Amino acid sequence: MTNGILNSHESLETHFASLGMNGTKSAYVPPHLRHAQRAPPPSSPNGTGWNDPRASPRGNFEPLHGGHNDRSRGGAFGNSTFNSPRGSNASDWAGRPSTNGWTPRENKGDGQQRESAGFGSWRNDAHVVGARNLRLEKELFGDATDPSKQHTGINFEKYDDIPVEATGSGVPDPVNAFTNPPLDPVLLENIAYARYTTPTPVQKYSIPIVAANRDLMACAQTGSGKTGGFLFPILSASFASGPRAPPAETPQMGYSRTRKAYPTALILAPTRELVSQIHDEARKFAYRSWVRPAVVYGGADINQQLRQIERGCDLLSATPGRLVDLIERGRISLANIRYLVLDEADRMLDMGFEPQIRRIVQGEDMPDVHDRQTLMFSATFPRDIQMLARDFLKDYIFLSVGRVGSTSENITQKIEYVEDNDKRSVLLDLLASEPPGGLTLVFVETKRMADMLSDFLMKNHLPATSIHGDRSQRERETALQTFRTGRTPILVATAVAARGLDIPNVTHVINYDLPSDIDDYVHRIGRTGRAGNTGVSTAFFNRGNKNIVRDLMELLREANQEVPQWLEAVVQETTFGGSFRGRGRGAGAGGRGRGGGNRDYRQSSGAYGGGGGGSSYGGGGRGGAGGGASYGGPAYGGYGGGGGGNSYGNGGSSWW
DNA sequence: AAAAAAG
Repeated sequence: MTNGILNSHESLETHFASLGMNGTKSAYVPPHLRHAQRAPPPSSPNGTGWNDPRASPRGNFEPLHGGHNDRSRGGAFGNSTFNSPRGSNASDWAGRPSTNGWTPRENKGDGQQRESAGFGSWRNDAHVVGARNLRLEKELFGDATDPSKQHTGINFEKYDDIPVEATGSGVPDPVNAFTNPPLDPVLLENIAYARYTTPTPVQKYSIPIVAANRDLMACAQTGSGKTGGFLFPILSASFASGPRAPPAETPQMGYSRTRKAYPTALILAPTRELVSQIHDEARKFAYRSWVRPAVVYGGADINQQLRQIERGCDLLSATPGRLVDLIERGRISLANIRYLVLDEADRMLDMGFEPQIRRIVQGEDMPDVHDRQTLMFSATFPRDIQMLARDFLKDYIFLSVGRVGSTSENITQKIEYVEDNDKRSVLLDLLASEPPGGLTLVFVETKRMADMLSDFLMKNHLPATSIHGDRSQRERETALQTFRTGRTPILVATAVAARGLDIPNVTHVINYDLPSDIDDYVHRIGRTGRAGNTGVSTAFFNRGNKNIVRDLMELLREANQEVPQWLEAVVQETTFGGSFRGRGRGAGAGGRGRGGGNRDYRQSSGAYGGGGGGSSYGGGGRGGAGGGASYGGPAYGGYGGGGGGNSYGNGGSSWW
């Protein structure tokens, strides 16, 4: 394999790819893997060559996906890595002839120390912290003025007012700051580089809980720092304890030409973009440590991912399908897993994903629930999914920040009555009155609608793009990137963008189509109002959305939002079989048990069955029915808003 | 009924 030629060819293709000029044939190389492979210097000291990214010339193009491209894997070379040997016997399992590129990497002489700066190792039972690498630092953390890496907003301190409840046996006390005990000093430095100053509530609790080797089910509002909530304690413990030698099982020296990766932490999430985002965070906080983060997901070149894994795979972020693929190919083993994280856990355990998760967690070689720590995070956690989650947890602590499934009060929620036929023009009005500088995320229900609507907006000379599951991965990531950078400040999206994505400066979320599940609504609007920033959401509501109206109403009240009077009328009619035709959902129906009941189900007086919580609403409005007429009116002007009377206590449920 | 996730 003559690297020079191949690699220059590859980089050229990658170049075109990034410019969107490529033919249809080449496999898509995700931004964080571009540059990972470059021609080595002619005199490659270890002779491995092909996977040696040193001297990767930063190239002559500015990658389209600026914040994402990952040259780190590159630097990983020439330094110790890949489950670095714990003792002298390490080469028994780590050693491979240098010709195949699998030599356990050691710190090399002065010459290469520079290129490998930014990456640490584990040698002789000690953490060898890598030297600083200013170029990499800038890539990972941006500089203080970079708005695309901005974080905490003006309301950040208000998080302290949000009620937190931790239930379960032996809950450790929360920490109140990022400090050395309990966090590893290297992690503290990285947290400082990222300019995080104070832990969010979920982090204050999750850090000691994970440090106490406990399982965790954490529910925290969107934008309240859940990713740090699991990355901080996992990385901190990993830094201190060092890698773990893989099981002796594999005599794979002879025939199995390839090597298996044995990650010690596995993070699963429901969309590719979210997994990619988590990986980017992991790279920040693993900086200068021995831990090599890796990421795998579908739609991208698998060979590229394989090579990346071979360079180090200690903390793996993955979507389920691609992970299973790699397990089947014998390239990844879960036998070494110490930490299993399900992000957006309720989604990961719902009907669509649950079989895959079950297979990964119970059907492969992952350690038993007692021999690993399992952490689940989401902003929503329906009771039935909590029940299901028990299969994967042991004696866990349930942590809730704010009311489970509720929304941040940093988000101002508006509901407009808009008939389907009027949606387009109302949207244009809305977009026209948008203050400049912000990003607007428009959610629709179907992929087809996403295409149609973004075409419509572009024809109207609005800078829009779209993201959904029928677009190629390249298109998806390009759309996200041009949205992030403000080049296309309008993004039309399906549910693929509903969860987890942290896009600074999204000032407005529009539910052009409302979802039928209130939890989906919660996640969607949670793309704004993050980390103490404020945001606005607008939903287009009409008679097609009656299935969500009760839950929506309840949610608005919980979040102290204004409830339009016409909406209350709709609730009345759906509840009592009025003219808002269609079957109303009976009180407490669906077994979803939202409302007051959606906390740690173990606390709710044993009532497994009935939709417990349903009680809290209903009471509110009977008297206030008032002008039920208005909502039927054309367009959205008619409902004469206000209706301010939303003072029904409700909020008073004891644990809020 | 739709979306997501392997190809």
